[in-house]
Amino acid sequence: MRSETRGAAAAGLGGWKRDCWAGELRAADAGREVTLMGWVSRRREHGGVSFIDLRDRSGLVQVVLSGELAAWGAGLSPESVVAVRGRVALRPEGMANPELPTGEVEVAASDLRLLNRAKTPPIYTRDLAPRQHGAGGEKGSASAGERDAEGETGEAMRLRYRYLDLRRPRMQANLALRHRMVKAVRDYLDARGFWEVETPFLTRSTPEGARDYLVPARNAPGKFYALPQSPQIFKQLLMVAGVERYFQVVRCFRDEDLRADRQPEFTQIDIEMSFVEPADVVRLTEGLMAHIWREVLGVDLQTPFPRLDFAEAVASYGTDKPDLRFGMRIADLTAALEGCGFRVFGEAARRGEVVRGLAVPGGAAVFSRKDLDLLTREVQKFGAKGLVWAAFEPSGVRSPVSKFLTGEEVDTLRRLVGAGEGDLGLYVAAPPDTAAAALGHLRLHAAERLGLRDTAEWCFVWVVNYPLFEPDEETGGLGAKHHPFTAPFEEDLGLLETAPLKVRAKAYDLVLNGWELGGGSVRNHSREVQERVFEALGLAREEYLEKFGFLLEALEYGAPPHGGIALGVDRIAALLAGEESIREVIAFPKTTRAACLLSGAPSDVGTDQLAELGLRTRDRTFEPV
RNA sequence: GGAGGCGUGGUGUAGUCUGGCCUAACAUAUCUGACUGUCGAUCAGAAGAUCGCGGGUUCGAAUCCCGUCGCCUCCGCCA
Repeated sequence: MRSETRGAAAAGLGGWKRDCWAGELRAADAGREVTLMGWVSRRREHGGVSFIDLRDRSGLVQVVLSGELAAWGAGLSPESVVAVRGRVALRPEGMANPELPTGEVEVAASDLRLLNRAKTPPIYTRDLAPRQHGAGGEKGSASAGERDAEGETGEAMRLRYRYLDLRRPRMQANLALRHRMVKAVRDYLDARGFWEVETPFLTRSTPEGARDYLVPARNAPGKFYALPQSPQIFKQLLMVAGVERYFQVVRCFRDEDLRADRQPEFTQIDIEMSFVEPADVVRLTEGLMAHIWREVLGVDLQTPFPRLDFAEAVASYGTDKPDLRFGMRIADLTAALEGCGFRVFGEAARRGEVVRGLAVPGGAAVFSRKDLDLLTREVQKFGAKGLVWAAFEPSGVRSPVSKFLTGEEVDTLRRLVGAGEGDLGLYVAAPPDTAAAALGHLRLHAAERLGLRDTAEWCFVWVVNYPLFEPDEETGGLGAKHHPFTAPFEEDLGLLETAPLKVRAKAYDLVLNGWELGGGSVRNHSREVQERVFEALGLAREEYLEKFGFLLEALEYGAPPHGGIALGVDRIAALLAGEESIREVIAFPKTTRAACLLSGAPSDVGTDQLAELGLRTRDRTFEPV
């Protein structure tokens, strides 16, 4: 029996039914008659016989076309969609391919149906090894046996043809991993009595926080919905509603500038529980992480995770999301060097600055003068004026500032950062925040350079004891460090009006290998305390009543003590997958300018559409592409 | 809002610093032909690029200058 579709560019299934996955065939399947459907991954013609690697989601298997089918199959373009009927057979003696899970077998085709001929793909649909720079021939250096690996297609091109990019095994693996991860989350929380409840996407804009994405309201011209930056208020209302244990895998929207770990729309695991203290949420989250790592990677995590005070994190690591896979702690040398001959250091305290430094193990030999100049430019990005380095070598110290310092002071430089022979000391004198940021960054930079950041270690840490408020440089007043619904420590309540910056928050951030995975807090369940927090933030009474009146009102109708956490799905997935950008674990991500290269969003809309919404554009800065 | 990197056949790169040996090189993909055991097939051949776009300097620009667009990284921002 032969299909009638030979020669046509596309056909329907014609009653054929797929009955197994290409990538799952093994020697034990030999003799089976199978019907496979998938894509032509690769084709090898040998005149009388042709091979095609038939790929579906599960992997690929070699299909042998001989006789009449061989000639016809030779014309199948890569990425064309085909259905194959045939018999699974053990490969002839010596022909097995040990590199392939299906390498012991092949499918001898008896019939083939072209379901859709594919144009030549504009990008590669297979994984490529990074290419050695420079084509081999030019310098004549590549040996004959070496092949040049191709470079990976540029990301812009991959995003433009994302549906082809996602066919690559690496991307399919990422999608599968993310699915398994989210599944593990739902299983874990379901087993502990959590209900997944949906909350509105069309909601109201609230002040503070990030810029909102706005949606014009047709029925109320001139008014707007906002897309949620998080379901924060609604999940608190669910606690008032007696849901007690809520979670949601939910999209959030923030109109801010993007980074490798930030997209304008991102997904959170949003959790809220009633009748809990921080320790309860922390314990639940640790269990959740352990469950994810076990289910997805088969790795057993050590719980509980270590805790680190916010102040200690910033002082020792220069950030509130420290990468603890390596040491290189930051030390303070301000007092020890006060009055020393190098004035930048000696007079730092008088200027209200601090002198801090760290030791890079083995760095004396690794970092050249050029590297050190580069590091100097790095710290300058954070506002530090310069960088002082000292290479502690067997023959003595080598440093541009050693001539200003006594031997004892040089020894202080070495001793306080904990540098040994062969280590490199790096020092910055600057205001405390600047010094922390600069050295924190330097620490990561140096670790990257030494290869300390790509180890497959999972260093979770809770950062706790945050202040409730931080100075807001724009307004000169206070801003919420976490968010304005976070509860203060009870024993600090009296400080709300007198010394607000000293008030500690019942908040906690979860950090993994330098990535902030998420954060949460116990919330204010008393209207009185919540209003005092708003007041401390400098919000006018009319304003917070207008924006948050409905929440305050809800707190008066029997709101239980409650708290929760929000965890970044994209970041967790990226870390699990070993990817450096969350774009690699998002099916259709946006560029750093928040554009979708595949669909062309954002785009123009018609004037009639605008008129219906009561909108008029002021001027046309952007022309349609 | 700011800083830096990148943009060259379909794709990935070299060439740009130091303008003319560039009539733009290499790899891969594509097309044609050969081949019954390949699996990154191989062999032979072919086609394919006004060097992101717009100006300018110059006898001459991929290369220098100005502007602009796009992608990436970072600072600010992201409660």
